[in-house]
Amino acid sequence: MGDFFKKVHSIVCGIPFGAVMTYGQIAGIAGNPRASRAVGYALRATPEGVELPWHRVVNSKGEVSMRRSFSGDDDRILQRVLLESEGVVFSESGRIDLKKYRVRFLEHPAP
DNA sequence: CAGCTGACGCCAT
DNA sequence: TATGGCGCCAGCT
Repeated sequence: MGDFFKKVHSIVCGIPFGAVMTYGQIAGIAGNPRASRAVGYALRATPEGVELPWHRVVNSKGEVSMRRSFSGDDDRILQRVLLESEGVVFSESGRIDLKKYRVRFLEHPAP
């Protein structure tokens, strides 16, 4: 487990209840803005014993992750259910309003 | 060391 | 708005 993965886990662990972050956003905070794919890989590599709000990570379009593996739709539905249980509302096309739910840490550049 | 893979992002159409 | 194609980078064989 590399340092990048640990950073990703640490960041995801800090996402507050009812909020979300995007893969690219997490990658940037972890130090590599273009390593968004590695963020997804880091989440997939999370040990089962570790508690991590993985469901609060969505892509740049506000959709839940694809996950075309054999698990298939189950995990996607689970992610949506978990988010809805935190008050996140999905549109009819299965997307959420990032303007409303995405957390901002180092944004709002100083004027 | 050289590929290969993947829970992604961005741009063009 | 929806697809498709290409780029990207960390970890693993």
